[in-house]
Amino acid sequence: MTNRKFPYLCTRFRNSISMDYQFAAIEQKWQKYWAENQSFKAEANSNKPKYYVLDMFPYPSGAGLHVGHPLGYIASDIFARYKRLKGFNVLHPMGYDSFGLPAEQYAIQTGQHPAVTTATNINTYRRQLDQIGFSFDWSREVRTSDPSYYKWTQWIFMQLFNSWYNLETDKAEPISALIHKFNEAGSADVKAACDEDVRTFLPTDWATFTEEEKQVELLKYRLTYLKESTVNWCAALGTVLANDEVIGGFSERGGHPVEQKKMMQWSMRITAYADRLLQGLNTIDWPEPIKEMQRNWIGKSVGASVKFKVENSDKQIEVFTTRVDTIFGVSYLVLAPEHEWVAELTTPEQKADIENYILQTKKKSELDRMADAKTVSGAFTGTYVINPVSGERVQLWIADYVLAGYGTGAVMGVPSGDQRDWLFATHFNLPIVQILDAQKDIDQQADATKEGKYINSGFINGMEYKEAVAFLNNWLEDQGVGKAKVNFRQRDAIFGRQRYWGEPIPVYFKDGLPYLLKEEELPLVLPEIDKYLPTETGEPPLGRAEGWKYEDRYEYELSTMPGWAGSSWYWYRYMDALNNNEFASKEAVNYWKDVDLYIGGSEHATGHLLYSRFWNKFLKDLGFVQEEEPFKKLINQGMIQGRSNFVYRIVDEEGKGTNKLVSYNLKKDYKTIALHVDVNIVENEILALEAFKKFRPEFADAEFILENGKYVCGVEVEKMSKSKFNVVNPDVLIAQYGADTLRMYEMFLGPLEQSKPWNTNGIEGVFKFLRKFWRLFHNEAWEFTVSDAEPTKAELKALHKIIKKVQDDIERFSFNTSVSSFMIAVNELTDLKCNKRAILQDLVVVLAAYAPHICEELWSLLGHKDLTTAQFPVFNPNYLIEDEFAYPISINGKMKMNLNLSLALEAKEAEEAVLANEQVQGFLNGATPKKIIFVKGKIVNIVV
RNA sequence: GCUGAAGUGGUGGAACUGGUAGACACGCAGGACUUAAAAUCCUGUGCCCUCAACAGGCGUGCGGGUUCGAUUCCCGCCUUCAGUACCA
Repeated sequence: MTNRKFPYLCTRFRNSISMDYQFAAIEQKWQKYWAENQSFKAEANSNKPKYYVLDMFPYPSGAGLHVGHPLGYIASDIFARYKRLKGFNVLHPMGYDSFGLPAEQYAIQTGQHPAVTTATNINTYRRQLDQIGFSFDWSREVRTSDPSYYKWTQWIFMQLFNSWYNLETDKAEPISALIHKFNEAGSADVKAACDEDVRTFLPTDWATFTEEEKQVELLKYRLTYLKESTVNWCAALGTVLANDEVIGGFSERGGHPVEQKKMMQWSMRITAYADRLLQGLNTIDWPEPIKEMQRNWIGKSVGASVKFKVENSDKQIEVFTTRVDTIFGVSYLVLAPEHEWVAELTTPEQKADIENYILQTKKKSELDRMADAKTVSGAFTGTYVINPVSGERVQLWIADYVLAGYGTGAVMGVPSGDQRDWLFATHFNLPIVQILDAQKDIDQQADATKEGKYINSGFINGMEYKEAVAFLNNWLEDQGVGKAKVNFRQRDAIFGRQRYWGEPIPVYFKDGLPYLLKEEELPLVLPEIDKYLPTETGEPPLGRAEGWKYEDRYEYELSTMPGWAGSSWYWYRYMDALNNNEFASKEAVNYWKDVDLYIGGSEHATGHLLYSRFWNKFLKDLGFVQEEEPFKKLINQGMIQGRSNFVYRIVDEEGKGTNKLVSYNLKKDYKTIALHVDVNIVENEILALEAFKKFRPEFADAEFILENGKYVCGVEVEKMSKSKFNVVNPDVLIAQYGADTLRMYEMFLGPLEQSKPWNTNGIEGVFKFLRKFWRLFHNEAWEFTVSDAEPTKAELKALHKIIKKVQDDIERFSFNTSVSSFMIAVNELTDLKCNKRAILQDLVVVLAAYAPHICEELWSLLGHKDLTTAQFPVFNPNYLIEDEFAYPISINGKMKMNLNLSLALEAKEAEEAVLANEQVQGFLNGATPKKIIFVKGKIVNIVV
């Protein structure tokens, strides 16, 4: 009936219509309405329970959003809208992580100020986000590059600078408390997370220290500190990088080589919080993989440090071991080739060998070194060291399997208990000593067992593992040659970046020492510079800022903060985004407390998510916030990969491309090369030939070898990128199908947490569903018509089934299954020809979180106002109660037939009824049932 | 190597606590409507055997096990993806 009347449906752009589901007009209308009425503004104070739904805010890149970006936002938006309908006061904000490298790189190339680029990109993002119909409270928008925001990032930096970590109270305290301790009792009583080289002094000494000496000493305790340290230097980017920004020896951004370099740098003493960061993981509802990644990153290992005296020298080499009990089995010691004592401890005879080995090591890139893990290599220094427990002298080697950056850069070699040591000892003919009677076949391989009793182990002979460890730790400490120790893999986080487009560090230098600005002088605004490059003398870009001096005299810190600074506290700013006097008011923080649900990608596991937990714990220690952990529940949405399409160009004898293209399944008969083709001109792998000729003008006259009259393209899953022509833009899909369809389709694609390639095939199904839903409310002439008649049992059942299903699905983040259920419900109601207000009204509310625009429109057509303030319908289980059930009857576990039985029947009556059935007897074919299993409301199984 | 996740039709996926495997959708095939195409609607669609129906057999990566009954639990193996890596 609609066919002839609506020829517009021929085109793929279906929105120029008169009466059918006009998604474009509807969506614009309600987006405007929501914006004008501030429909999603969270209440500052409310009797309702609070619920905070947070998305990881985006870096506004120049490329805009592709179809993969909104996946998590759609899920969180559905959740936020659902919680509002369930009576919560929901905070669902959005903002931009707007400091960062790409805008600065662009500025270097074009001279355009990063602030301009950033503002343009933000506008694009905002336009794209608005089109999708998100229920963000934009009145709380934050931008990390905005001075009114980074003022507070700088303020937090100042709090960190003014704090130290007291290990006795296990929390951060003001630096004034430390100064007080120094005044009262000197350094003796102080147990702090601090630098290794702190001085020991009496209160009387402290009193005699000059101001400069005091500041130098205090810097060793501050939670953010300046120190000469080995850093990851990326020459191509002209900046240092944090460990989590370096992947396999290359920069995360851009993939440039990274080298180790000693530099004066700002660091954050995150290691002070290592244990609390680890413990906190047990209290939060996060995906196990993320927790595991953080645990590995923190890398706690419990063991002991032991000092081995160097023969004929005062030096003692400290090693860290997790198996101090195996110390009597030590047959050599190894230093990392980069260890600072290597040259000094090499004998003249071995000098050539060692130097040659170091040279070889340096030549190998980090990647080679990893790939080469199985080759044993090393060199003998010629020096011997003394085993402190046995007095035995063992050789000192260097080898690249020992890493300078972990532990002390030195290890003890116990070949009988460690496979790596075993390989090393075997290769270089070093002794292998059995130390436990339970060790087996140690001539074949190492045996790391902790079972049995010690042998060949001096004073621990006959002991068992636990006893030996405790005894040795005490013994080592008594002798002053070692102690029990906990080692962490995690290092303090380098905080300075030699870049322009970041937060200025609110510090100036006087006599070479760093001092903080006064609080009222914040924000320290990023000055204008002429060029976004380092100065001729190698200073960071801020060195170019003319006349940029504190009190016109003192040099400011020229590094800026890293990308993670602004994102490490932003969820608090949303609580009170316009506050000029505090980062957020006490009342706001006390009310909103923490994030109830956080949705974002797993790529932030060891970066943002760890730093945020660190700053949060710090702010809690100082009493600025309430909760120990910022994000109660975390969900990682899967990555949307690209799905590329290919055409196959036939090449001639010489390998030159011809003008002929062959369809996918016929290409085996030809010599071809694959070419990427724009996925937007391919539908269900069938190429649109005319569009292709336009897409690639060189093929304007191409000839196609078709199969069944069609050109079939090849498919491959790759990263979504412009160069692969596999980017799908949400704007295009919204123009074609509308935002409600896009939202539901993204959810329909599969489980939220699963990574999957984007495939637009199938979006039609969701679009058809929404039209069918729309049609429930309209008659044949597309006039809005609902009936006030009493709903039937079947209609109520369909409704309450979907109420329950959606409730359950949303609570367990299974959005894909509720989309299916909506389709089922609408199919059922269509079959029932239901247009009853009593049913449809509730259905609109149930669907509202997923497809908010169409639902608002129908809600208003039903005569209501503001769906955002509606209440989620209450599920009534009575409507789902059945008195009959079609029991599946199976014989020996194989389903044979269904039989309708009353649900009132108990086992005995049911069995009788089943056996009395003729069809059942037919299946039994004379056999006598041995046993009948009857599970009420589920199944009947006959065992023969 | 280690850690984690996952393997189900032509495709995306469903089956939540051991109880009818393949919901829902795409695609495909056939049909209705149309001068025709598109769109829309209807029917069918895991595989095998059979002209077909009835019926039957097989089937959730592979091999075993527990159970009346296993996609689901247990043991062993294979594959894929992600993270991490000579961590002492």
